[in-house]
Amino acid sequence: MSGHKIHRNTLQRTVILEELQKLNSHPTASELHILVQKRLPKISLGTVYRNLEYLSRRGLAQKLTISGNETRFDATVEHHQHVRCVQCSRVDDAAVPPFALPHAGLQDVGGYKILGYRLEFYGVCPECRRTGSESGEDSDPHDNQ
Amino acid sequence: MSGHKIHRNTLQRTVILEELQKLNSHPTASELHILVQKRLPKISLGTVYRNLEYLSRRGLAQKLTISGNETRFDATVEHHQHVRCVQCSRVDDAAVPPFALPHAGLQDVGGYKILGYRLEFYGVCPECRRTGSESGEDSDPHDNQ
DNA sequence: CTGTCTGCAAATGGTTTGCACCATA
DNA sequence: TATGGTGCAAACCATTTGCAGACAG
Repeated sequence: MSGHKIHRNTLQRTVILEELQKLNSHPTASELHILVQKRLPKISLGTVYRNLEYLSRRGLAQKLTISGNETRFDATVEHHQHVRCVQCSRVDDAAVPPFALPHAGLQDVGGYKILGYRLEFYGVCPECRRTGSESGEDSDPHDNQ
Repeated sequence: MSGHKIHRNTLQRTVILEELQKLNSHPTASELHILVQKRLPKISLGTVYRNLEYLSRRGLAQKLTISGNETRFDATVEHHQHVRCVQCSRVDDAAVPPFALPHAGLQDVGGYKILGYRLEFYGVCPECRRTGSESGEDSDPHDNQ
């Protein structure tokens, strides 16, 4: 409990943040890696992961961990919502008017100290609606995601 | 697009669902595997995965895919909310009074056809509040989860 | 019998980590 | 120059999959 670590501004770190800020597409680490490689051809995927981790700890980025397989990242730190396409997995910001959460009951849900919440919508994106390809692999049309 | 598959009721499938229904702890596949093994010692983890997948497709179980690493499963199919402990990752049901989502704007968020939403709370569970162990690895107390 | 399901083990795929070298402060 | 950061590759770990034998219908 003595000294604070010194944090260095490396080129990689800067470029990663810059590229993330340019995007509003909530890239996965590896998508971002590909983008960043255009400016820093030798950068490794590991470095991208380490820096995204670093940036979220610093509050400069946000890990989405939206339902799905890969974690997605977002440079917009303010609290906002997302929509995920159940077919192609893309994630967009949800321009949903902020609505009042019942902060009354919120302070103590089942004994938990509530720190926040995340609201995720899921549905079918414009793209996939057009090329409406149904999965239809089974008799039951449930999705249950 | 001709015939429906025949679905068989195997002992494994039955036991997996039964055990899942007994629980309200949102087990991961491997947690459930361990439980089921007490009744079916030879069952494999792969079978548990395959059946959980099957059961969610049939609407008998629900994949939570709550933020975190592992997918968690729930036999309660009705729409309800969850709280996740940011420290120990356990997941509980959130006994939050249902509140009205702005269904007005909901039908078309950014061109998406909205199928539903998921609301997740995060916080610190009673257990972890007591044994309040702070992470404190950095100067910045952000969590950003 | 037929075709689905299981157990097993190997393969995936996203993410993390150990290590030696590099570069920021 | 000290030490945090990087590149590389191997390690991890949850989940998926191929295959041969088992079993429900």
